[in-house]
Amino acid sequence: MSVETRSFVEEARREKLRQISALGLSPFAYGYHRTHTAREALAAFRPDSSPVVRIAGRLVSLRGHGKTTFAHLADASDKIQLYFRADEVGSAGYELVKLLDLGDLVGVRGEVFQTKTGETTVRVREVELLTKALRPPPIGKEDAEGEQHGALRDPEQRYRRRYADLAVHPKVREVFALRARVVAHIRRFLDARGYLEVETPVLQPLYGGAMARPFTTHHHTLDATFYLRIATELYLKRCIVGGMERVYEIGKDFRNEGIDRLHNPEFTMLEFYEAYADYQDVMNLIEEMLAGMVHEFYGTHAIERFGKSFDFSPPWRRVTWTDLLREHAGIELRTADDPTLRRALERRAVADTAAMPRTRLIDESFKTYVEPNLEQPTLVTDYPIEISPLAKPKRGDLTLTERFELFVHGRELANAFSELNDPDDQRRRFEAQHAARAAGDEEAQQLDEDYIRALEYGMPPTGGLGLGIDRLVMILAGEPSIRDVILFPMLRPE
RNA sequence: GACCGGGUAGCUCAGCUGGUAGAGCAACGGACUUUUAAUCCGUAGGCCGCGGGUUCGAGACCCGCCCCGGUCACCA
Repeated sequence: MSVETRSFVEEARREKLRQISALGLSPFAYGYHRTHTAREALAAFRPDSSPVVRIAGRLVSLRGHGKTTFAHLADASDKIQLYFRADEVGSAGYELVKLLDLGDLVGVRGEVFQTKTGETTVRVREVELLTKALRPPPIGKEDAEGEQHGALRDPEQRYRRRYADLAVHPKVREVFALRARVVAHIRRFLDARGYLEVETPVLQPLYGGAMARPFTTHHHTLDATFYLRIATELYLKRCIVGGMERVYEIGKDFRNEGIDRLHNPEFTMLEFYEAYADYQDVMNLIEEMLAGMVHEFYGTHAIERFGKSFDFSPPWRRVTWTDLLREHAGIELRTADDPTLRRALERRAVADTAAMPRTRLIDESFKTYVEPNLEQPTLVTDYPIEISPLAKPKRGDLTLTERFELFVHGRELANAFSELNDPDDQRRRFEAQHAARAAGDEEAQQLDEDYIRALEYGMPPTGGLGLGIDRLVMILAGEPSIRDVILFPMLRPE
């Protein structure tokens, strides 16, 4: 908002800013030495003593009563009531109190006591303005039931002004604290098993490791086109070739696709690779990792989310892709021809099937008929080879691959396989992708000669997995939209 | 990209069949030394998303556009 359109509310705050400056006080302090957080101050109360605390935070409520004022101060830990008396903070101090607004950041010193209604409160002896808030926080009033009235609710404003959303909604901050715990847990889990965390390029001359359209950019000095990575896969496997036997990366991938409540163009992916492991080993590992996480966080394997119960107790259901397609769609992959698949898709109102190559028909059939049914943690195994260009053929059935995906709540959370390490086979798979690309599949993978060269040096048998962190957090947090687990989701520029 | 819903005061929202733009909270002034959605009295605050049209008259109706949300499509 420009200066010209500054609202009267903001003008009032700027006027107070001038008055505070006129009192010789700085409206923007350099620091404050706290002795307690709000939570610690609340816990410090004793009926028989009045511990003195210094706390700092944002004013989230303000009730003036003439020569007394009540307020609530919120910091990252909690919120606590403040009680100002003109005769206790001094006339100069109370002048300042009268110029405080909702949203201002203050530091106070005082003793912890309880009011006659029993609320633990800081009886303020000294107050300092730490930062004047020149805009009103979009804060609501909380009634006795904890219900917010008038709080910022417009989703667009919540995402665009996440700082304001976070400032007034502790529950939003909790989601991101959970997200941090998820990532920390993953690191601990993998580190403890001898995995090495690595960082691979975000800017890549070729993109690969997944099916997606990339973001394209340009490096001036090299005068070369680069792509923002769509996956870390091919670089992590180069690390495996180089003898780093267990590696992982947690980082952003970028896919130039639509935005909806399950997709953000940049999102966070965990990928890990382990030499001498196959996809069965990886299944066991991811099961242990996530079941352990859920149990550590919630003390149980079964959690209630979205009005349903999700049970992460191992072992999870393991079922083959073809069995599921037969079970839910009545389709026998081996014998179903393309027209059969098209008819099946059209029955579910899937459009443009005429333009779909067989790989897409296969993929679509599964997505349409099977995926929505996979509520409980399910490991879907043995994907058709046509849609799995980086996975090893399945032992005993070369039409399938040793690949699995983890589904929870009807959504894919992870994708993993026994990694294809035969360079000649890999070249043929890339060439098939290349043909699909020529036939108009914009998401087909590019042929990466250097990756094949790496495989020619010899990649040990390897199991690897990719896990969508955002989607995992959505399930754990019970959030229906990916935007609610990403601090600053992509929006159209203002 | 398609369809549906939405955009009105700082925030949350109402606004009928087209007839002077509203409420609560927040703000400003006043009263109030244990309040807690504080209370009481008073005041101010609007490009009704943008542009065009219909009409004596449009926040409302029509057309176009912008933005957001939801659903679907693509994708993870």
